[in-house]
Amino acid sequence: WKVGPRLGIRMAREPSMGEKRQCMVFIRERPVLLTQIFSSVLSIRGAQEEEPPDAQLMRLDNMLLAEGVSGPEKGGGSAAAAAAAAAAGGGGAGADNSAEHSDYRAKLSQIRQIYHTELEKYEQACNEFTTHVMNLLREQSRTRPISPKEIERMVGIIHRKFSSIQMQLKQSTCEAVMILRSRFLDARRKRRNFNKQATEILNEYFYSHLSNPYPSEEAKEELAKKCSITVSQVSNWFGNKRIRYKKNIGKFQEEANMYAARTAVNAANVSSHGSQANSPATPNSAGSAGSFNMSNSGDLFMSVQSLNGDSGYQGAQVGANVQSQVDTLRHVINQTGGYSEGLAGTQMYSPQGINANGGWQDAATPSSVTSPTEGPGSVHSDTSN
DNA sequence: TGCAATGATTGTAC
DNA sequence: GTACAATCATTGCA
Repeated sequence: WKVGPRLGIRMAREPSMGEKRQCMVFIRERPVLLTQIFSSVLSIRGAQEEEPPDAQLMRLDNMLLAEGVSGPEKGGGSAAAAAAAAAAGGGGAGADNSAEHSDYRAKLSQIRQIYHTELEKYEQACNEFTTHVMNLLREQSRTRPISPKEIERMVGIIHRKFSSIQMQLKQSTCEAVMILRSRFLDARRKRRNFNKQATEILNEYFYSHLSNPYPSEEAKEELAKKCSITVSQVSNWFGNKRIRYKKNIGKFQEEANMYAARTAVNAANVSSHGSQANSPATPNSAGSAGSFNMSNSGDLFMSVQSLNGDSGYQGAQVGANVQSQVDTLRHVINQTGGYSEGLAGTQMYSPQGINANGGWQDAATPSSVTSPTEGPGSVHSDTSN
C-alpha cells in the first residue's frame, strides 16, 4: 500500500517456518514494524483513557455527529465532502470534484453503515448478555438470597464493559473518517497542471511585468477568470514563478525571450494597424480591453533592444509608439540606475527588477518606475506596493 | 522508472 | 494579509 514516495506499507520479508507474518511501514523511507506502531498507538490510547471517559465519549460522539456518521442521515456528510472539494481548489476540475464528492460520500456511507451495524450488534449482545445474567441470578436466587443491589451492580458492570467496547468502536470509526477526510482534503493529491492556454496567459503577464510581477487584486481576478482558475491559484502561481525565476534566471531565459519577442511582435502588429496605439502588450494581457496595465514597460524595452541587437529585428518594424515608449523607458531606467550591472553580458533578458537583496519591490516599485502609458487611475501591483 | 516540472502547503517575517 | 522560501506530492515525459 503506497501512500507516496516516502510513506507506504508492505509486507516484511517472507516469514520463515513458525514465524509470524509482519507488516512493515515506511515512513520517510525508514522501515518501522507495524506492531511497533500499534503498540505506541495503544500507549497513546492508554494515556487518553486517563481523562474522564464521559468527556472522551462526548468528543467522539460530537465528531461522529459532525461528520454525519451518527445521528440522522442527511446526505452522508455532504458538507465535509463539499469542504473537501473546495479545498481541492478549482483548476477547471468541476466534473472531477463531483465524482470525488460522490466517492467521498459513498465511502462515508460505507463507514456509517458498518458503524451502525456494529453498534446494533453490541447493543443486542449487551441486552442478551444482561438477560442471560439476570436469568442466572434468578436461578441462583432459589438457592441463596440475592439483593436488588447485587443485581444492579452486575448490570452496571455489564453495561460499563459494553460501553467501553462501544467507545472503541467509536474511536475506530473516528479514525477511519479522519483517514478518509485527510485523503480527500489533501489538495496536493489532486494537483492538476493548468492547461496550456492558462499557463501562456500567466506567463505573458509575468514576462510583460517582469520588473514588477505583482498583479493587483483586480488583475489577479481578471487572470483567474481568463485562465478558469481561482484567484488564490493565480497568487500561488505568481509566488512560485517569482521564486523559481529568481532562483534560476538562466533557466527561464529562453522562455523570457520567447514571451518578450511575442510581446514585441504583438506591439508591432498593433502599431502597424494604426489602432490602439497605447496597447503594446499581448492580446491576452495588457492589450485586452485595457484589463491589465503595463506597469513597467522596461521589459518590453529589453526585448526590443535584444531583438535589434541579436536577431536583426529592426526598430522600424516596431513602430513609432513602441519606439517612443522605449525612449521614455530609457529615461526612466536611467533614473532608477539601470538593471544589467553585474550580470552576465550574454544574457538577453536581464532580471532588471531584482535587486541586490534578491527582491523585486525595492528595485521597481511603481512609485519609482512608472509606465509611460499609464494613466493616473491605472492599477498597480499588489498590497505590498 | 527516474527525474524535472509544477501546483499546493507550511512556516516565517514584515 | 501578503510575500518569500522551503518543502511536499503529483504529473508528465524521456
